[in-house]
Amino acid sequence: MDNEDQIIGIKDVAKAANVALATVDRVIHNRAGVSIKTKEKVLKVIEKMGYKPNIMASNLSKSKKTIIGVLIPDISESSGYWEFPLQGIIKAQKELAQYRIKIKTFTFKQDNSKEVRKKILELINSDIQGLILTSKFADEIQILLQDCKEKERPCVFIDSNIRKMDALCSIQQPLYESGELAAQLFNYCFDEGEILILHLKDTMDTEDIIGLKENGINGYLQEKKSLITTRTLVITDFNEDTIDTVLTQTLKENPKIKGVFIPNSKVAHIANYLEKRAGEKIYLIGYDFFKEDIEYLEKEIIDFLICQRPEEQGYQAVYKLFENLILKKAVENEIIMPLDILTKKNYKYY
Amino acid sequence: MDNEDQIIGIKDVAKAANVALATVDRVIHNRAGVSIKTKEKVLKVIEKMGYKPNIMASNLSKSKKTIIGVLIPDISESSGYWEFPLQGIIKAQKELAQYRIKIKTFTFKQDNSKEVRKKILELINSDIQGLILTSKFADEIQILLQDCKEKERPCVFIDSNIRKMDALCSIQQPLYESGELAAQLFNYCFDEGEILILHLKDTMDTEDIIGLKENGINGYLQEKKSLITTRTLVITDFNEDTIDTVLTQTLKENPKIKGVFIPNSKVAHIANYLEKRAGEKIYLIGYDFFKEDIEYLEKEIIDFLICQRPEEQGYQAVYKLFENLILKKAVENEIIMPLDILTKKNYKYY
DNA sequence: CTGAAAGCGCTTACAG
DNA sequence: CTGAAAGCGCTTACAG
Repeated sequence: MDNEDQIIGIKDVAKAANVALATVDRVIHNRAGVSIKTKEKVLKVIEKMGYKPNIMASNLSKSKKTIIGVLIPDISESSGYWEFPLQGIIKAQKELAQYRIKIKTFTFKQDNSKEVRKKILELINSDIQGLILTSKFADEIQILLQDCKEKERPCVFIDSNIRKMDALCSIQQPLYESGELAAQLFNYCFDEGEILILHLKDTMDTEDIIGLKENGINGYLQEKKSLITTRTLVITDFNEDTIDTVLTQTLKENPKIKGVFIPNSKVAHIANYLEKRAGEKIYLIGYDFFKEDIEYLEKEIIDFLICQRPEEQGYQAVYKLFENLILKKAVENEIIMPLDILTKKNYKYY
Repeated sequence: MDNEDQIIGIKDVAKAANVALATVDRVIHNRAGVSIKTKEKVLKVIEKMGYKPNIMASNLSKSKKTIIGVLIPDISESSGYWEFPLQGIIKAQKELAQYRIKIKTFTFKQDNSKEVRKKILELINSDIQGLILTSKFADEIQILLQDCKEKERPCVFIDSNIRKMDALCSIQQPLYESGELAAQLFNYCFDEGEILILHLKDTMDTEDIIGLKENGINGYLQEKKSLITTRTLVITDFNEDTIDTVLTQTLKENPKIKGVFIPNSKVAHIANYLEKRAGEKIYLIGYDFFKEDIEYLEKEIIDFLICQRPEEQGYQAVYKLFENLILKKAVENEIIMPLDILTKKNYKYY
């Protein structure tokens, strides 16, 4: 099957089909200006000879570079979460520099929807060939998606929670399942008692995300017929004082609480509180891995972190666009990220 | 700093240094036949102009392919473990087919050291430019390493437990730390009792590997001043009957046993036993992820699996050789694999 | 020790 | 609609 050394090129195809190189090139790239007859003839020869284009030669001779747009929140926001996908994007870009891939980043403040719209307009009018973005602004982003569709600019979603039909690829996080996982881990730590699902509001979190995780927790507990119950608490204004007051009260009124679940990356705030608090051990599970969490992992105040390889999401996104735009490969429509579990004893290797 | 569009090539360097293209090429590749004076002049220009070779052009014009040798056990052995690194190797090879990378696989039966030596000889006399191997046959492999050193064939170790000085790169698994991690997980499941460290002997496991994991467990328990103790049991001939007899007796004599730790990938054998056994829940932690484990993860008979991304190890190994041999990049001397934790609730996304 | 020229497998104007 | 030719940035004989 693998015809070994005999690498056959466009020249061989041209000779066999009795046409010029340029014609074969036109057929390969589906460019206009070839008669149906010729096209079919060439395609048949390509098929028969098993011709595979040589990307290196292709890229070497092609003049223009490929520009990928990136639309994400400022890295200074959301505890700096977006720094990681961006790092992954940059890493991939460096690896692919040979292929003349450029990244154009468009960032915005999350609570500033005027700015979001401005950046979207900039993107529409820019010379990008592909786009990486996050799925969290359902409304504003429709125009952009529509525009990309018309211009045939492939889009890749990262940090996505639903499968986008028009996207080239959605890099997804299984939210419900991450809730199940958290519940399973709590269930290893205690047999009965209560899990406090504590929502420290961040502009980026939609109710969807929290809700799915919460459902996952309850789903697991039901499935296991566990004696553990859950209770949800939302804190909007989460400075240290508020947390102190609200949590002290909640824990006092509900002595059955043995675990706290933070469905976003704000877990360090709560760890800070729990550390100072006297009393029985309370198990703590959160999301995402930040420097400020290390101290609490070490002390086992944070017991588990559930992570979704944010860096790899950015990295993969660039590669998927690269495969589509440059290698002209088929790309899977959705990539589901693993649910990584981090503890004191394995975070160092993450 | 990034001189943008102005990509400067060998031609620009040649012109600036007032020499021919071929001379610049000779300098770049450190080939013989250039006077020191010319060489220095060219190097200076390269430095000043910030010349970066274009790998695509380089590869396109170079005629020969790069052959990478792989020395690993038969994939039919060790519960099929080696299938995974091999898959990773093949995946990388396919991705890099454009760079004319070929893989030559040399496999052997693990208990057949005559065959190992034969394959080593074959490797030495082969036309490989680089080598991927595993570090588990310290003795036989010395000759091979020495030979590779002399011929300047870079070696990458996978599934490695020590850092090899002469290797291009060792892809390592933190063994001690994985033991610590297992202990931490057990400690979440129960506060006191005994962990049975059960060693089902496999030809590949050296005492080192098991010992380090065991030390990790004990290290964690001491550090935590835990009330949990450990007990070690070795079963050499592990057919179903032996396991049944030995384990039934051991568990009867040691009713404090609440957890079983399997330091290799044989955990399904024990899960099979524990499933049929009546009595209190016994927590079970093992290594590596195989199809036969799924059933037991689902039933939570196996509680946690510690995995080391075997596929990625093979994949990375090829990429490191690729970077070294073809891209002429510097390669990190050691890569430490993460300790992934798998449970019923996240294995599907692995 | 040094250089001129052909060629790697494509793409891209340009001419017909 | 089709083709001949130059060029992408290197490497590789070959000649001197």
